Order: sequence, then C-alpha cells, then structure tokens
Amino acid sequence: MRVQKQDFLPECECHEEHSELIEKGKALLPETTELYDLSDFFKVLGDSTRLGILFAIDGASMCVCDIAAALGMTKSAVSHQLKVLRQNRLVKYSKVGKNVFYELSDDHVRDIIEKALEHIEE
Amino acid sequence: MRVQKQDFLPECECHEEHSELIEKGKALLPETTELYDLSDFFKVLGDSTRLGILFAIDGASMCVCDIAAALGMTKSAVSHQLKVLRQNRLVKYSKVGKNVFYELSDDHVRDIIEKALEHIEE
DNA sequence: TCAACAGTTGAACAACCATTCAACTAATGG
DNA sequence: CCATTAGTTGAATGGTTGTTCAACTGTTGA
Repeated sequence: MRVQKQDFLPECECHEEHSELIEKGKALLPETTELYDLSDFFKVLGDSTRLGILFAIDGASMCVCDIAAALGMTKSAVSHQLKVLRQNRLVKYSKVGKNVFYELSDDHVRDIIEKALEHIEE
Repeated sequence: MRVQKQDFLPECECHEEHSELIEKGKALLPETTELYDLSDFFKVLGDSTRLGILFAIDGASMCVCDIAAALGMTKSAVSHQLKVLRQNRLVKYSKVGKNVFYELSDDHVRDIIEKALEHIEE
C-alpha cells in the first residue's frame, strides 16, 4: 500500500524540544523507494502458501502439479503464487514437455528464512 | 510409508509418476504452526510504515510523537502500527512522564533487514 | 486430428488490513 | 481543579490480496 507523505505535521508539539531526535530518526530512514522495495520483499515472504512453496522446492525442482500435491492445494492457487514469486525473482523455472519445473533462484532467500526461523524459535 | 489422502486432491495426475518428489517436498515443509509463525513474522515486516518505524528508532529510542513527526504521519496511525510491533515483540517501550519511548527489542531483526537489503540491492 | 492433461490467466468474491476519525485515559503545569 | 498534551483504542472505510472458478494456451500421444 502506498502511503502518501502529508504536507501538514502531526498535531502534537513535543517535537519542538526533540527536534534533533527527529532529525536523527529521519536520517536513518532509507529512500522512500528503497523502503517500499524492502516492504514489498517481506510482503512476498509474508504468506504461508508462498513460504510453503519455497520450502517444498528447496532441494529439488518440482513441477506445478507436484507442488500443488505436496501442499494440498489446487494448481491454480499455486500457479498464482508462483507468479508472485517469479515476478520478485525468488524462483526460476524451466519447461520440460508439458511440465514447468520451478526451483529457488538463489540461496540468499534461504539465509533470510533461516535467520527468521532462528528469531521466532526463542 | 503410506501417504495420507486429503479431503481434496489436486485435479492433475502427474503425481503418480512423481510420488517420491512429492514426498521429498512434503518432508521439507515445516510444521503448519511454524509455517504460520514464520509468515506472520514476515507479514509484520511487510509494511513500509512499520519498517520506517524500525529504521527511525534504530540508534535512539523515540517517543510516539517524534516517530510520527519523522515519518510525516499521525500519532494514531503510528500508535496502531507500534501495537503490532509490540505484540510481535519487535519493539519495547518505557514511559517517561507523558511520553512513551520505543526502541528495538533486540538486534536479531536488524540482521534480517540488513540481509534483505543486500538481497534487493543487486 | 483430436482428446487429455499441465499450466496460466482474468474476473469475482471474501477476508484482511492500514489509515482516519472521534472518544477516551493519563500525566503535567498553572 | 481545569486545560492541555501524549498516547491508546474501537469503529468505519477504502484499498489490497488470496482463493476459486471458468476459460484459455500449448504440448503430448493415440
């Protein structure tokens, strides 16, 4: 969701005393586009179906039909989510006959999921 | 080991030849609850406002009013998102007079965001 | 040539979610 | 005690999004 910056400032007034703090906080903010790219990336991982797909194809590439069978979902639902993963370059695919085999595009994502798993298991 | 049949199976039939592949994929899936916990965690990070808050308070704790000023948003909107961050233990807070100061709860999250930034910058 | 199957896609629908608004609590200073 | 300000909260609203359904493409094998 694209949030618009407001032209007016929030209604409180404590920032008159904290102006340096606010400047410091502002300085830490990435570029707006970078912030959106980052949240978009996390948004892709923020769905159990898409995560399930990533886990399932970790190890060996699988065709859509098999992924659907492994997750207990329809091909259509899986295909829709594969499209999202494709558009965000988290998976790559190759056609073999009637089948389309998907696999992880790199192991950067593996690391991030690994780290997140460590975080929630504590 | 026998595969347990689900209420509905995907309508395709290629899994008859690929049954080992499917089993392999299924074996890689985490427990359902763990998958949901993981996607919930990423969901929290999948919002530019919440990410902005995390960036802003990285370095020094800030009160709600200042965070709102740094992000150019209303206190209410920020407070709602701080609640989400609180409930997921990504931030902690301390009251000082009328102000409530928020800070990052640990630097596990910093690492994950760092890694994700590396991933999208390529 | 044609039937069957793997996969994709767009529309529709429902569930979800972020912001706004207004009302509220609590702390401060006069 | 009262006015003011920081912060929270619930309801309402509008946008987003995941799944379903049906229709479609393209490949295979008979």
